Amino acid sequence: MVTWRLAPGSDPSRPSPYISPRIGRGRITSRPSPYISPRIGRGRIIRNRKVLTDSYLPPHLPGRDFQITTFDEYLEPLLYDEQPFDLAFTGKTGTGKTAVARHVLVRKMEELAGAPVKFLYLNCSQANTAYRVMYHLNRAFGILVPPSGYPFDVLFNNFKSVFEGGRLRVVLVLDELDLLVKRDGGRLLYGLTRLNGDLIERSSSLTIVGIANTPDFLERLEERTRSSFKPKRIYFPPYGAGELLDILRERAKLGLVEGTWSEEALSHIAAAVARESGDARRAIDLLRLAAELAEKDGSSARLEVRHAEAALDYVDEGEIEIVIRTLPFHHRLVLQAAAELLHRGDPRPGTGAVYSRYSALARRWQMRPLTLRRVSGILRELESQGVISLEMSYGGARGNTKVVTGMALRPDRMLAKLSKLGVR
DNA sequence: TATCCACCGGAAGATGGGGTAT
DNA sequence: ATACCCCATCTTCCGGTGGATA
Repeated sequence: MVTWRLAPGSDPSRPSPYISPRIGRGRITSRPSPYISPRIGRGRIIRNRKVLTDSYLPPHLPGRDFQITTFDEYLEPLLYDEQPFDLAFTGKTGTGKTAVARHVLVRKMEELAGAPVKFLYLNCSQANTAYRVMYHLNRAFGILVPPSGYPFDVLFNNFKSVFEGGRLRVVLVLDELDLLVKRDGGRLLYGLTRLNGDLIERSSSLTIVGIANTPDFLERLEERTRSSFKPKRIYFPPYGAGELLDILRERAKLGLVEGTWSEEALSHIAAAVARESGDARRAIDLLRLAAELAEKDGSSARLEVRHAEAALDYVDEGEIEIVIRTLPFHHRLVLQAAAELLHRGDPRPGTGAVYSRYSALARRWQMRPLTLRRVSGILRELESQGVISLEMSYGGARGNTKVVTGMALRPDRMLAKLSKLGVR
């Protein structure tokens, strides 16, 4: 899974514990987004920077015709004032789920203007508890409630009363729903789906469109939720190289100055990303980064293959430093422990080794060390933030454990950053 | 093929810090 | 001041896990 990249000046015969940011699945790795120049667009090559971000909704969504048509058809009952099915979009990050949802909803809103239909979109990475989702739903209907400290039931009943007031069809899109389910276990989902059954008014209804990265999140719901929430599924496969190329072409056409990019550079990015993940967001980030590198390159006024290559290799130390700086204290100590072990030559320190080193560090700070269970969890958190990379080691009679196989910076650089930030 | 190691990771409960209402 | 609420973080408990080894 992890391919090694040699650190500058290191022994080429030995892999160094230095992961390239394009692997992994962490936050840094999946969205490098390093704005090299603080200028806002209008460079020699970049015409419109906004187009080169994943929040931009393009007019066309290459390769997603089937999903768009299917979603459209599933929403058709709204035209006849009937309740649509619940839906679930599944697929990995950057496969166009959110884009398709927004694309279709925008069209439907125009199509159904004036009808008693309301579309709501909520991202559960921000509203990641049942209470916060309800808080936003209340606000969406103009009901002001405190952001915390209030009984959940009150918020829920507020929301319910919205439907009892008269005819109303609501389509609620819950993006990154798996994050909410992970915490809440589907209790909110259960309540929301049951809501329809409780309504006396048959011309009111709530339809839920859940968007999730993990395909098995439905299976992981608790039993009673699974029996009441039975969505139709729409699957989003990873993009292939051809589709990614179509996406990049369109973004280049809209976001770059005409004639300042080579087709080969786009193909290079598309092929690399298709091989690695099929994540369109990653491809778009790389396009922007490559364009920025090309603008900085004095010897050319064009985005060429070498800029695409450079973008693929780019490590943004500043970005990683920001992540490290915002790490809680014990996370830093765990990271320091792992970095020290790697630096001292242990190529694959396990959880046990990291824990004993960490404990010593914590005691040096006159703090009671967290439990092994917690540190095990912290290692996973560091991994998902792209700071370290982990592998499972199946050691037979010597037991199974996670091992740290690398980090976003060379261990000595990591230690230097940590001590600069005051952990020592 | 049974056992064992050194953890893994889910579940549930404790803790403490934030809030609101009376 | 008191009695509720919400919520993130951490601890405790405990049934796995999978290949090496006896």
